[in-house]
Amino acid sequence: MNAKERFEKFVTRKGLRRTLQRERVLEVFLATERHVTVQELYDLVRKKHSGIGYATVARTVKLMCESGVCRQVDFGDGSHRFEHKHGHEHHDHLICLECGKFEEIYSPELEKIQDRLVRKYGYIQESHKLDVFGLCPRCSKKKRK
Amino acid sequence: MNAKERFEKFVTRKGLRRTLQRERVLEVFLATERHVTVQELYDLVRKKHSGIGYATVARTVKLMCESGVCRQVDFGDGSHRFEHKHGHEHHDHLICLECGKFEEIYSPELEKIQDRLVRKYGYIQESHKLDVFGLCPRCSKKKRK
DNA sequence: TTAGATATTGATAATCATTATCAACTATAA
DNA sequence: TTATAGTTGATAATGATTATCAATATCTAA
Ligand SMILES: [Mn+2]
Ligand SMILES: [Mn+2]
Ligand SMILES: [Zn+2]
Ligand SMILES: [Zn+2]
Repeated sequence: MNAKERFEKFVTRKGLRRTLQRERVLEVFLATERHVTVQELYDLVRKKHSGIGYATVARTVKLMCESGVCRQVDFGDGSHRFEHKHGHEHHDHLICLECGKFEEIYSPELEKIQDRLVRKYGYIQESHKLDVFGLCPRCSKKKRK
Repeated sequence: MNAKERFEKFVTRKGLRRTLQRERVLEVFLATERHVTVQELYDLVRKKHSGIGYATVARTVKLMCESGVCRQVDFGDGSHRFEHKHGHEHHDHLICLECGKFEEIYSPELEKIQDRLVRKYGYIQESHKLDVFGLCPRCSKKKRK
């Protein structure tokens, strides 16, 4: 099952309707590898399909998140961004405070310890979000000068 | 050095001025142990000092964060909350998706592995934020029924 | 202690993102 | 095909944050 199928299935299962607008928003979202805001996605959508409204894009982003195709990432600068989730391994983020660049990081060991910790508190983990802020190699070199 | 001294020192060092309003906002913030929004802090402040404006509270919160007295916590529900930082050990959060309750968690082991991971990418860590979402013991029991 | 330079304040307006509204339209099942 | 109910796009409403500005307070240097 690819992301498109997953979304369609979700929409149907929820008793919602498959529309051309939703399909187009999804396609444009899947076609970019950036972490986009709603406004940025709206701008991308408008380049190809000028009739689609902002509200529809925002509503579709919400659906894409619920369906598991998409997830929200916030890097602490106040803007809400969205990235692909379906077909992508879980990962956390390492963000440079100086230039804004980021890395997608992952460590099974880290995840394992997290799980243990959560279980110790009697919680059942649904998801988690780890953002590390600091300086990237390039910016830390610059700073040391 | 306590939180108050730290804040005053920060204000002075920055060439800013010590004012009664800033002192009062800080005092009210330090007197609560909750994770408050700006609006909630404003409401608390107004109970004691009716003349202080919303803008002043918001501006002071920003300064408190810069000074290290306070830090922002976002639990993914869109609201920005603030908690004590000075004199408090670093901790992460474990949030119940059902009832909104949360735990403050900490694991030296987890932190150590995080550090190693960050260094592997050549980054210098400044801070990090880990939020785990799931079900608290009570809510997971309810769900199983 | 005083005076002047400059930061601060509180009220309000502006801004920005998100959400609600609603009439026209359309997907879906019968 | 038709009836039902979800969807759309434009726009208004909302809510949070930030900018503006004249009055006021702080701080420093004389
Ligand atoms: Mn990512
Ligand atoms: Mn906390
Ligand atoms: Zn950098
Ligand atoms: Zn709970």
